[in-house]
Amino acid sequence: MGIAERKAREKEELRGKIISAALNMFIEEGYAKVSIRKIAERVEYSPATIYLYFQNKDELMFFVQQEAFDQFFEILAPVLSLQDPIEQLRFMGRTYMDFGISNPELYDLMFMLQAPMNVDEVKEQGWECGFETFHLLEVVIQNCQRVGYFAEKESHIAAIENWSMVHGMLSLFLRDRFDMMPKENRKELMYQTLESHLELIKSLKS
Amino acid sequence: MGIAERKAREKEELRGKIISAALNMFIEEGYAKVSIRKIAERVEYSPATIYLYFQNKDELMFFVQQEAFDQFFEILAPVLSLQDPIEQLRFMGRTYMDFGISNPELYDLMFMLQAPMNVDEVKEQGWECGFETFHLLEVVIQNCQRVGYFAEKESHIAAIENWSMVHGMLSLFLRDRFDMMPKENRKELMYQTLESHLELIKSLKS
Amino acid sequence: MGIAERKAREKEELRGKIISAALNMFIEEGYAKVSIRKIAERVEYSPATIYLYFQNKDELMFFVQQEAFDQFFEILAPVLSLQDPIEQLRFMGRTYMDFGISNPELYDLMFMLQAPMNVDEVKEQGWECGFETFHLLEVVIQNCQRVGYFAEKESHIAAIENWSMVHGMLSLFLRDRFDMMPKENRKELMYQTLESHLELIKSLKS
Amino acid sequence: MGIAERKAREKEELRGKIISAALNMFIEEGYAKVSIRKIAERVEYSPATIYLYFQNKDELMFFVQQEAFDQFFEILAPVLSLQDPIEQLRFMGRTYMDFGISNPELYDLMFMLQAPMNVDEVKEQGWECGFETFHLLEVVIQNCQRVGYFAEKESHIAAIENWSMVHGMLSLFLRDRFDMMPKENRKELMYQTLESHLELIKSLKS
DNA sequence: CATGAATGAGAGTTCATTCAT
DNA sequence: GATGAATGAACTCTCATTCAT
Repeated sequence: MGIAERKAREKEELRGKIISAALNMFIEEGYAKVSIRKIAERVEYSPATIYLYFQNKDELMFFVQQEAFDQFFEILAPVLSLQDPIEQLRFMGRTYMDFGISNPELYDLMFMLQAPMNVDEVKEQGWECGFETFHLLEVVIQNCQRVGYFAEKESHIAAIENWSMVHGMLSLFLRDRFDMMPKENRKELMYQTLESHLELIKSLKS
Repeated sequence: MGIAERKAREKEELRGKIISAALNMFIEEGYAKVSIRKIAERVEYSPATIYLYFQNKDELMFFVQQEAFDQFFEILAPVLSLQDPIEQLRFMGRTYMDFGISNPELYDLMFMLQAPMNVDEVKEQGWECGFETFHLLEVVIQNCQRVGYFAEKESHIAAIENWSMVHGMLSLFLRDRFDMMPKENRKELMYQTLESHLELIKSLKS
Repeated sequence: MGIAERKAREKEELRGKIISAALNMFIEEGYAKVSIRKIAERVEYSPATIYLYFQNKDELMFFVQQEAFDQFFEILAPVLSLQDPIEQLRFMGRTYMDFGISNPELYDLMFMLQAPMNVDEVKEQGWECGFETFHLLEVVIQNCQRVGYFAEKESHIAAIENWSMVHGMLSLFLRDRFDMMPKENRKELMYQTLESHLELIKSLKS
Repeated sequence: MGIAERKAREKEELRGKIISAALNMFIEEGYAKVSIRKIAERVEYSPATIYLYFQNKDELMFFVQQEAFDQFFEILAPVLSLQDPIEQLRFMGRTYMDFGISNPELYDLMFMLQAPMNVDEVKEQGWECGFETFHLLEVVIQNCQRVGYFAEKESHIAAIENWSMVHGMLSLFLRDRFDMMPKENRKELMYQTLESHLELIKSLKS
């Protein structure tokens, strides 16, 4: 027993190491620089070993994303401890934006990269990455509704609306689609826009 | 004379063919699968020939994008012939969304792909792709303001807000980040969200 | 007549331009960067035009070398105006060395690059590049002999000996084969060696 | 154990095969004609395999050169078993010359080719190729000095002088810069010049 | 005389993946 | 369980040269 357990634990450990190595490489160098070979080098195992833990690159990618989403959720989770629902909404938006701006490559991986659909896990269970986060947003919105905002709008519609707006800004920014604005203003403008959107919401208390 | 003209025309034709071949390959197979070799094969010329028309892959990319933006602008331009500013806004949103949904790879190329910044054209004139479209949106918003919408919000802030929201939805959708919702509802939901957003705007006439 | 002459003159002019463009490109950027295409660009003609003036790259190269040798000879020619034969010898050595050190890429072209043997001119008349210079050295040596140096050694043997030594140093230097010596001393050492060799010669007056 | 050893041996063998294949290709066809692809073909492996043994072409080049230098040193090493220092000097000169004449492409690779400076080994340890040989020459010269030759000339100056002269002749010869002399006499002349140089040295016993 | 257009051949390099051991 | 060794298939790009016009 003990032996089998230890082995299982060790196996799980290496698996975790691979995932986190890949994650860090994304953060540091971006997608283009991450190859199976280089991940293997980083964890000091052979490329072939990676394939003992993951069927192929896509599957590894899938778990790397999951890990990233888990970490991301940790960052957002404190939101519920805030009292004012509008403050919760603001926290969500700002934190999300901060995260994307500070970790562009990671944000890319999580929200902009082609999803790995050819992975067994995805085929079987669907691609639930980020679901938790989305759900959290929905809860916040429902909290807002409880104190009179968003009128009778369905909460998932409002969630899509808000998430899309923030993600839209971030992804346009990260892909240099805001080049028509002076470089030094862009981030500032994004925060202004976010704030302006919150004002809009606040102005419509029922 | 006639000869020179014909030659120039032929040259321009091939150039156009290359761009359109690349464009189609993007549409059909996505950026990752498009290589100079394959484009050359498609137009039945040697790879080296491509380099007679474009300095390198990035420059080709740049013109392919421009072509795509031009086509896109054609589709949106009629907006100004609509009477009601709110209808103009709705037209913009819907048409934009339709385009992205119907031409996912092309939308990808235009708004989601890493922009090719190492191109002479870009270095000299900046990366103005999509600027026209953005400007058009701003005009529409100013029209709305003239009849009492958007209050005193600055038009470029409102433009960013609206563009970001629609682009955000599209890019999350195209990258399968809406998997938490039933597949058959997603598009429908996006249009609902768009409509809901318009309602919000409409409800705030001053 | 006049017309034919003008045309011939113009033709010769372009020919010269090509050669001198190529020569300058060698000086500025070295062999590796010189291609027919780039020479053509420099003279603002098409690559095909080059082939109207030269059978192929080798032939062009051949004439570029000749041009370089001619210029080089101009630099060395004043030697004969010096009185003291030993001073003549010293002038030859120093000037040669200076030239190689100041124009490494050009020296390379003249004395180190594979000779273009597949050229009609060479096949017919032999490869006489540098012959003049060699002959000049022989004359200087004969002058030295007239005042008692080099004993009864045959002049062409002495010429080979001296030329080889100086060229040997230069080419080893230019190809980084003196890396066993501190970088800052190398040139100094070469001049010392040259001087030491002259001393040897001087010490053997008969 | 045996297995690991055998594998290591096999790996080393292939490494050696690659180097020696490259070496032979240099000898037979010269540097310009040698490509990774062709080396791979020769050893009947895929091009990618070469990169398992060498980081890039320069590194392969570096080891090929080392191999050549090692072989060369073996040929020269017996020099010290000769009694007469002057005979040692003659042996060095002749053997060096013989080597260059019999293995022109190899000599080229060792002493005339642009050194690959962008190699880790070189960056760390410097480019010591041929250092041993140079040192051997210095020893021989010091031996000569012990019996009265070269006067008080510094040994490394004398070494440069002698090496340069012989290398100079060889490289001018190999690059066809001795075309002003009848082809059939050239080698003979070089040996004569070498001999003449030795006579000069011998004539100056102190 | 000059060229625009085109190309075949080839370069170095990287990658995800496999499989016998 | 782990790996060393290997590879096929790509990739972008450059070159000397040719030929119809």
